[in-house]
Amino acid sequence: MGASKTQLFNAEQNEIARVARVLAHPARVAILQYISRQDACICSDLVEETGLAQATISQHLSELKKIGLLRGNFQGKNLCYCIDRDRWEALQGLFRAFFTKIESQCC
Amino acid sequence: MGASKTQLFNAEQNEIARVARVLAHPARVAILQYISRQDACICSDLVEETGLAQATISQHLSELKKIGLLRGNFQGKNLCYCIDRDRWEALQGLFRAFFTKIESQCC
DNA sequence: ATTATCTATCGTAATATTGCGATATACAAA
DNA sequence: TTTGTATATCGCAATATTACGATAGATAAT
Repeated sequence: MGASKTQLFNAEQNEIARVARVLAHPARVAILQYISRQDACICSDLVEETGLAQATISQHLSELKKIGLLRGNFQGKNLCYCIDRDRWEALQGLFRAFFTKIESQCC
Repeated sequence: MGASKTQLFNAEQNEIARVARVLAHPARVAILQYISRQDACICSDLVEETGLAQATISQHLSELKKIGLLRGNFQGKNLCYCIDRDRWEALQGLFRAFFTKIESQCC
């Protein structure tokens, strides 16, 4: 089929999977790390930094935006992205809870 | 192209992405949670539990095995899976470090 | 040995992801 | 207004993922 049968799983399971999917590409991991180091970034920086094409970087940024991880602010003529702290902490909490719950009951 | 350009990224970035990819499906999240609750599981339990076909569950279990998360032991006539605690803690540490590092420098 | 039961693998179809060139859009500077 | 620069989106091709039926392999019970 190719499409995940999300209706078989609960909201938490789908949410974890949805977030993990966004982190499931090294370019997006690298983008988050770069933004964190720079405290903000523009798309053209990432093109140089990663070696991917501008269209590709834009697509990856779009994935990060879709789950609310990035806020884009205008700064001069460039869009300037930074990480949404609240959202980031929420996602972190989601994963931490998942990890902890499993670990505490693991064989 | 369709294939990730992993050579553009460092080992940590690729490893995080590799693990996240395994968590990026609600069935695999559910499987980990179920094993944790039961302290072990057999494939046929998961077929009932999730509503996915046996072949599909077997494939998901295989993904989890591939990153070393599952140990399968024979127990009577059934294979019995449980989570590899060391590996699980290592993965948890990988994510915890990633999350913490980014949060501490976020704008 | 035969049967029943459980899991892995094969083959295949449907869909999703990744990547990039080309192009459209938006803004700033000249 | 025109030009330059930066980002988003479209269209396409290559590859990966998801799902399942069919089947093979492996073990336990009869």
